[in-house]
Amino acid sequence: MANNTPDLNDRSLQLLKTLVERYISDGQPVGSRLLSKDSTLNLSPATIRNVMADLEDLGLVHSPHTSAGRIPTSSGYRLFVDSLLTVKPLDNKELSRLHQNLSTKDNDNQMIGVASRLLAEITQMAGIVTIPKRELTCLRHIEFLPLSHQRVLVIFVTNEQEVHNKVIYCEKNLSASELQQAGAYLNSIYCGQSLDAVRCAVLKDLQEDQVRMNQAMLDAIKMAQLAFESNDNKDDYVLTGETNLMGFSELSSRNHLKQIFDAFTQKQDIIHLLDQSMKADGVQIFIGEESGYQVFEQCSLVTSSYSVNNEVVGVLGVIGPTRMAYEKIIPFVDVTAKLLGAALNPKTTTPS
Amino acid sequence: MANNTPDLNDRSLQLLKTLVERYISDGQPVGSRLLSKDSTLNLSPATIRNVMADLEDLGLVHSPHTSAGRIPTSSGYRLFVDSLLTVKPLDNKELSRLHQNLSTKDNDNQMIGVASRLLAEITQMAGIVTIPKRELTCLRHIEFLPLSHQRVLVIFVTNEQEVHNKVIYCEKNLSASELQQAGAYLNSIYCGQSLDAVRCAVLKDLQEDQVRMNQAMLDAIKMAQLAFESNDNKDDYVLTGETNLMGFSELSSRNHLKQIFDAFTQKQDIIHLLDQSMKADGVQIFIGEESGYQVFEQCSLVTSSYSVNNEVVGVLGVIGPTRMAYEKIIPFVDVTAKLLGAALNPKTTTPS
DNA sequence: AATTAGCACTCCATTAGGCAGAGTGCTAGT
DNA sequence: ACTAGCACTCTGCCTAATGGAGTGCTAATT
Repeated sequence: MANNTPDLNDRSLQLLKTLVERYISDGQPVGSRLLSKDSTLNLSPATIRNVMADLEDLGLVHSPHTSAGRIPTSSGYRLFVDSLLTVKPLDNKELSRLHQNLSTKDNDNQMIGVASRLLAEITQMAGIVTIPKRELTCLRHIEFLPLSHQRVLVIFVTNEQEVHNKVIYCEKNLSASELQQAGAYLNSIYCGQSLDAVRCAVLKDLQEDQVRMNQAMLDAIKMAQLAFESNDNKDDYVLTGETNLMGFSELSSRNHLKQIFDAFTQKQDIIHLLDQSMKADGVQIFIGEESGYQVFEQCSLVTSSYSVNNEVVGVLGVIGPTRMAYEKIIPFVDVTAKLLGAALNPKTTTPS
Repeated sequence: MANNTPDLNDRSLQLLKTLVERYISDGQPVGSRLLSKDSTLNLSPATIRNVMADLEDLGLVHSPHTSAGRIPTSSGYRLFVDSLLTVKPLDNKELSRLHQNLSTKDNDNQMIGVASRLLAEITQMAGIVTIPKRELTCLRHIEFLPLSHQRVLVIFVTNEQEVHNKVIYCEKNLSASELQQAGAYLNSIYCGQSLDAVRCAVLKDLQEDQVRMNQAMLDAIKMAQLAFESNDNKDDYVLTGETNLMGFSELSSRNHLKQIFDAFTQKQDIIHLLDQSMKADGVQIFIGEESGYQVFEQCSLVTSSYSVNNEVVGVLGVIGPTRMAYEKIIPFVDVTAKLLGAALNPKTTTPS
C-alpha cells in the first residue's frame, strides 16, 4: 500500500504515463506500436509488449480482448494521478472567467449556483457544490407568528441574510402579542451569538434556577429550544450539467445512466461520498470503484473542500467518466474551491 | 377541423381504435392479420388492408416501412383520445393510495412534492406539478432587518405560513429600530389584505396628499413598494421521476434524451406549455408535436389544472412517450388534480 | 358494390462466411 | 536486454443468403 511503485522501473512508469495520457485523449485502447511511436524512449513494439504484460500482471492496465490495445484500470489511473501526472496550469481565458464570476456577490446561494455552473460548463461534465455548513452560524433575529392549533411559525435570520423558517408545536396557546414579546426577549438575550452557543445557553437557562424568570420568559426560552433543537441539517448540494454525462459512451448502457441519475436525486450516497472529502484538505479524487458505490464504477469524482476563514464549510467538485483529463480538472477544481471560499461572505465578522 | 371524423365510417373507427389499443399495449407496428383476429368485427386481412390504406391517406396511421404493420400518428392518437377512448376507472389500490397520501397536511409545499411523486410512481413516467399561484395571497406579516450599505432584508409571511424574503436597497440609512417601527406600522395598516390590494393601496397612499403622513410613515410605505413591486413571479414546478423516461426505447437516441432533460432544467418551455393548461378546465392532452416544441415530438403530456376554492391555481400532469396508456392516465391525472386541489389549504379563509 | 383470396413484391432481421486490420504472445536471433 | 519475426486471435465490416412479416394489387366471390 505504502509502496505504490512495487518493482516498477522508471521506464515502465514512463510508458504507463504515456499510455494513460494517450487513452485519455483518444478513448481507444492503445497498442504497442502506437505507444512505441508516442513515447520518447525509443523502444520497439515488442519490448513494449513485454512491459505491458508486466503492467497487466500488476493490475495497472487491462485488455478488453486479446487483440486490442491496453486501457488503464482504476489502479492504473490511481498510480497515474498520484505519481505520474503533470498538471497543466489553467487556461488564461478560463481563469479570468472564474475570477470574473466568482467575485463577491451579496447572495451566497447565488454564488453556490454560479460555482456549480462554472464547474459543469468548463469541464463539460457534472458540477456539484455542497451548501456550506456553517458551524459558526450567528443568530441575528428571531420572530414568532401564531398559526392555528398551538402551532407557531418561527422565522429566524442568521448571518448576513439567511432566512430560515419552521413550524413548531407549543404546549399552550399564546397570543400574537405574547409571541411578539417572546421574540423580543429572545432577541435581546441571544442575538449575535452562534447557534451552537444559543443552544447551549438555552439548555443552561432552562436547567438553572427558573425562579428569577417569569412565566413569559420561560415560555420564550422553551420555544427557542424547539426552534433550534434539530440541527436543521439540510445536507444538500447544487448539481448542474448532469445532462453532460449523457454524452459519454462509457456510461452508455441505458440502465446504467438511470442508476446514476437516480443516485443524484436520491442524494444520500452522494452526500456521503462528499462528506469524506470534507475531512481532507485540498483536492481529493475517487476513481471508479474507489468511491465504494457500484453506481460510480465507471465514474471519477474530483473534489475539493472549500473554506471560509480557514474553516472547511463545504465541498465542490466534478463528476465524470473515469477517463477524464485529470491534469486539467485537478487544478481547475482546486482553484474554483479557493475562489469560492474567498468569495463567500465571512460570516463570523459581524462588527458590532 | 370541427368535423374530426371526415368520411370515416364506424368500422374504420373501430379498427383504428383496436389498432391504437394494440399498439399501446405491444409497442409493435400492428399488421392486418393481427388486427383481423383482434377486432370483434370479422373481416379478412385483405379488407383490413384496404381500410388501413384509407387511414394512412387520412394521416391517421403510418408505416415505418413497406412491410411493417401500421402505427398511429399524432392525429391518430388525437382522434383516439377525443372520440374512441374508453376510459378505465381507477384501480382501487391506486385510488386509496391517492386518498391516503393526499389528505391535508400542514405544509403545502410538501403536498406538491407528494403529488408529483405519486404521479411519477403510479404512471412510471415523469410527474410534474406547478407551484400554486395564488392571486389571493394574503399578507400576514412584514418585517425589515438592516444589512450593510443601505440594504435591507425584508421578510414577509403570506397566507398560512409561506415565508418570503428579499433584499431591497433603500435611499437612506435607517436604523434597526426605525425599520422595526416601519414594519409595525405597515403591519397595522396592510395586514390581512391580499398582496394585490396592498400593492394598490401603497400606490394610492403614495400619490395622495402626503401631508397627513410623517416622514417615518412615508419611508415605510416606500419600502413596502420596493418589497412588493416585483410580482415575485417565481414560476416553478416540482418534477419527479424524470429518470423513468430513460426506460422508453422510443425516446432512445442519446441526444434526444439529453434535449428532453435539458428542457427540464431550462424550465421555461415547460412552464409555457403548462401555462396553456392553466386556462382550460379539466384534463388536457398534448400529443407529440402538438406541444409545439420539437423536443417533445415523441412525447405526450397529460395535464390538468387544479383549483382551490374554485379558482385555478396550478397545473399538474405527467410526461411520457406518445405511446402511453391514455385510458388509465387520463382519469388518473384528473383525480389527482381534484384531490390535490381539495387537500391544499384554502388560503382565502383567514378567520379573524 | 363490397369483400375476400391469392400472388408477387418489398423490406427487415438474422445468420453465416470471408477478409483486412490491429494487436498480442512467444520464440529465436542479435 | 532488446528486437525481429511469425503464428494466432479477435474485431469490424462487408456481402450474400434466407425466412418471415406484411403490403398492394388484381381477380374472383358474394
